[in-house]
Amino acid sequence: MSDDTAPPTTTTSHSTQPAYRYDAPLACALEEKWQDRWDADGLFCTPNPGQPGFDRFERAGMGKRFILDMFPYPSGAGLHVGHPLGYIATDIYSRYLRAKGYHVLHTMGFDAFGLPAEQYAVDRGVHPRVTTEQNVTKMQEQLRRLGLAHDPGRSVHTTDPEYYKWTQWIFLQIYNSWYDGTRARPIAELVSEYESGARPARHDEHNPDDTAWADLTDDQQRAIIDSHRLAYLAEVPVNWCPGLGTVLANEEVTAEGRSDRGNFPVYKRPLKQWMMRISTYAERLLANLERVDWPEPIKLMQRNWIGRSEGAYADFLAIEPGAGADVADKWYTQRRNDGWRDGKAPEPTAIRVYTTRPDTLFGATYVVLAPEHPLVDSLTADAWPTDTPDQWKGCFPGQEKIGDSPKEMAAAYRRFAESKSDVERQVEEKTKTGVFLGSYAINPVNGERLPIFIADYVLMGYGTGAIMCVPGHDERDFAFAQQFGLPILPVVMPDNEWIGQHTPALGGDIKSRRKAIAQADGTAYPSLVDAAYTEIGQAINSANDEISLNGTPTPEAKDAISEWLYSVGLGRAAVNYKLRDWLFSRQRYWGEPFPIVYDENGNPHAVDESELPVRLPELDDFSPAASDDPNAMPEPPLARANDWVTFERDGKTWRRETNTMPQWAGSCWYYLRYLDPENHECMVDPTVDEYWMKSNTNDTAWGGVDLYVGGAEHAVLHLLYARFWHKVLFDLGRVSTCEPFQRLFNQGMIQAYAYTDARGMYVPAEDVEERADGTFYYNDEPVKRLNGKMGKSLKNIVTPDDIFHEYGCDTLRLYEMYLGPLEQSKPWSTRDIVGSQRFLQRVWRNLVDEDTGALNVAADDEATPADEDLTRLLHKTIDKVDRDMNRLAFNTAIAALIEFNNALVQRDGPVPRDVAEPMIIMLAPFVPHMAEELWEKLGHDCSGYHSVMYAPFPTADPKYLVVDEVELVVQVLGKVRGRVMVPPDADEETAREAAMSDANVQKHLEGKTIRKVIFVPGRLINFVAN
RNA sequence: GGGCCCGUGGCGGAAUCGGCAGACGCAGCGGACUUAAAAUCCGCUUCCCCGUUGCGGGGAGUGUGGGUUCAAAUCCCACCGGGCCCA
Repeated sequence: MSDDTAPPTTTTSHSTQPAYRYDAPLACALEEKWQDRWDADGLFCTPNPGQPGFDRFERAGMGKRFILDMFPYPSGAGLHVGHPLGYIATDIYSRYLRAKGYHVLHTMGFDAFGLPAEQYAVDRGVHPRVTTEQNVTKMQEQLRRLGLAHDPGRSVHTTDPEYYKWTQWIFLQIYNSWYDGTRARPIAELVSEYESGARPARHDEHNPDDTAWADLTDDQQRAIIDSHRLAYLAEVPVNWCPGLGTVLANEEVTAEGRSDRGNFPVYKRPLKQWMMRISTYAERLLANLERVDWPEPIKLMQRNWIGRSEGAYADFLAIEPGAGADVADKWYTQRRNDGWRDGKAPEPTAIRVYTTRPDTLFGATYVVLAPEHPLVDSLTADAWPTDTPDQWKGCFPGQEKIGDSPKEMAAAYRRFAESKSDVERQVEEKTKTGVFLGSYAINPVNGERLPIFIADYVLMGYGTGAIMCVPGHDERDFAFAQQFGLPILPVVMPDNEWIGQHTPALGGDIKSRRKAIAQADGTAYPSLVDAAYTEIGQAINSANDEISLNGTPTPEAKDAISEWLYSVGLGRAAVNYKLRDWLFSRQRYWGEPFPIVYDENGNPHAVDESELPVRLPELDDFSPAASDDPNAMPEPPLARANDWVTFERDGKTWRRETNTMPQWAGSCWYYLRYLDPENHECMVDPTVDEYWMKSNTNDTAWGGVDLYVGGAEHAVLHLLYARFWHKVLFDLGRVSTCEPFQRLFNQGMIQAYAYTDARGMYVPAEDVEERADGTFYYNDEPVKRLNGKMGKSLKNIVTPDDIFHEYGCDTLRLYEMYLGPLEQSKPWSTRDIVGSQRFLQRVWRNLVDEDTGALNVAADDEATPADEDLTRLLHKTIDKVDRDMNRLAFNTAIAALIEFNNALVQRDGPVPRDVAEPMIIMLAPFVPHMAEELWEKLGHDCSGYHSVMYAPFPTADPKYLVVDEVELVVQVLGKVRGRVMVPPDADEETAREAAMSDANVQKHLEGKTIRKVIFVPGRLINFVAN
């Protein structure tokens, strides 16, 4: 292609149109020209420290910036115009930073493992690798056509064995680590601590007899070590989805107890699964949020997800059926002597509960275990005590008869609870369900005998799987107690307003009601109130022989009772987190295989690093074993790859792990591989990691990606998992920063208008016409306009390909940024794009003769010199654009450029070069192709680093920013009554005189006395007069 | 049910620190150019009222109702509507 853009050859209907008008054919022609040239020149390649060309970028001395987009998942449907919003924004910002002299890393890879790719492949009977590659190729083409300045050499695909080799390697790092209370360390250090005796093997639930390390069997030692690993196998109740043939993470299950993807039913099922001990990092994940520059709502969501709470553990002694009468006294005495069993599970007969309200312990009237709780079997009596009310014997849908035996009903209840998801179980239901086990537990603070129930509103995975129930002060406990006719005892005095609203049965004034509440016992209180009082207050009815909380405010009462519990060995203050360990296995084909093999005894072993990657085997039938049968057992597809699964070595038979990793695995660390994608020796070279990740401004471990742009839908999962992996890698010395993403920005969604007809059906949005009166019609039928997501079901998709063809990609880039603030959701409107195109046409026409294609810019000495006003406006624009770019306010930066260009339109004659050049450089981040073309027309050699992309961004000269006069707003009593021109630094006296000289101001001040004058220098003067 | 965010012309939005509400764009209206149209260029465009038809003046107005302040789109309280997250 020649350097001069050929006039568009396409004949359009407008035959009189000038040959060099900036229309779609011309824009497309020069966009393709420059995309090819940039590729050929390797313009977007970003050298690492030590690589050829690196020094060139360091010359400016501005340092580096790492600008990152969230990892895209290439779907079969291709992109619509909403998808590239964030990519365009990061591209504009990256190009701007380059022009400012920074060395910028900006690239794009693909997250291609996972359920959608697999299901797409299953639906069409094609291997997921084939469909994945097609999708990636298509997406790459669409992205290239946007002119994004991505370093092509740094692109990674999660499905590439050279990539997932390192995903597996990171898994091994995590598997071979343990958390010592403050940080992750190699597991070998734990082994040597045990061997040397530096760490006693006692106080471990896998060593109940407190045997010395050396005397433990190999299997016992292994069990203890494995129980400390950050990646571990555990039998856990999981969300089993037979319809998809896989287990799902809690996050992948909807509130209706169905799969997020596919909407199949999900069942609870205990299964041996790989887990990640993310819960040990809860405190650090929480605390370090203070140090990152993220949107506050996202931080809040992470805080809520981590769910830190302060409370206490307390042990309730369970009286097993047939236990002697003195068992409680003995237990008390022993606990007093032994003290709290720190770091060790309670005796098999003790129920440990966690509560955030230990101050209400005296109000506990029953205890509830999760149906899966390990003590349920031993605590289930053969027969109910004689006085057991009928409703205690089983209150749940599906029980056929009341009360044969606790054992029978408990088993039936467990089956019922299994059929519900965690989410369903937590949904507030009108009718509480549960079964009394026929046994009792001793309240540690007062020795009361409390009945033990199982109920599904208690979850095994949260806290300890058992709760003490204080129906007077917890809503769910209150509802349960009412349902089952259990006593309710007030132990916190409600405030007066609450008493006024919730004690309808009590007559009289507040004072007498308070008295009635204070005197009520567990049997009388339920009839006095209609709700639980869950706020704080002063404790009542809370005393034993040793401690009284009565009259103590809740916070102090919590501390006091926790201390007392600890002093008698029955409990202690504790911090708990909602964050649970991360279920890391999936029964799927299209994912990373685990680098784990099992020996003949079924013990897991790490694959040696030298044998990585463990390649995904080829399979003919890769579909999951989906089934409608809820009792079908999970069978991963990889189990069918017989040749791959089992192998012989050293005369022994080994079996490979047949689960695969979840989709989050590959996206947890891709940004690290961008740094050093070709490195075969390590995940990322430490020098390279330090260069790109460490903060320029200090030398601490703070830093991370300088800007991370993506949707808010990843607020918790991806961002939490990635932070967790990064912290483990940091602890192990593999990366230099403790947080991965320093600044996070959530772009809004591009929505689109959708239209429904009279029946409420969606009609194709592109065929809807708007009539003059603002109503909308489809096939002459009136339709209703709605605002929704862009998607197939709403029939309102607009693809970038269509827009390229109609306007070119520079117009699309500009329009998407001009639409509104980046962080806000805003509706796409194809009708409005023409405004962005007209702007570019005017820019072009200002600088290029539309008929000849000749430059209409003159050298400074030949042209009418830029007059004072134009120069001032230019520098004002530079200042505005520069500030807006830094805060990603592209919409207002563009508005400033439009205003500046409009000023040029009104000028006659050629544009002075010293005005044209800064304007083109400012436009270049937004419309790189047009800017490069104009740059070339101005006589610049645009090859390689001479590209306009590297032309230094103009700086605003302060001398043009100061003005001789400013308009001062004059107010009388806060209303604008005039405007006067004053010097910008005018003092109050000067301003006052000027203001008083205005006729209209005088009129409004007439006959009034000025009481006060408010003067804001350079802006406003306000006379307060009456 | 709880938490968070957002409500500004016909439409998308601007107002960056409490100080001129409506930048910029779309749509609309008028004019110039043209045989005509398109394109382009110029002008108008929150609503209401008064005098005039060059323009000047007044009032109301940023979801609703209160409050703080010399001054509120902006801060506080309550409510209504929309969105997101958690349940």
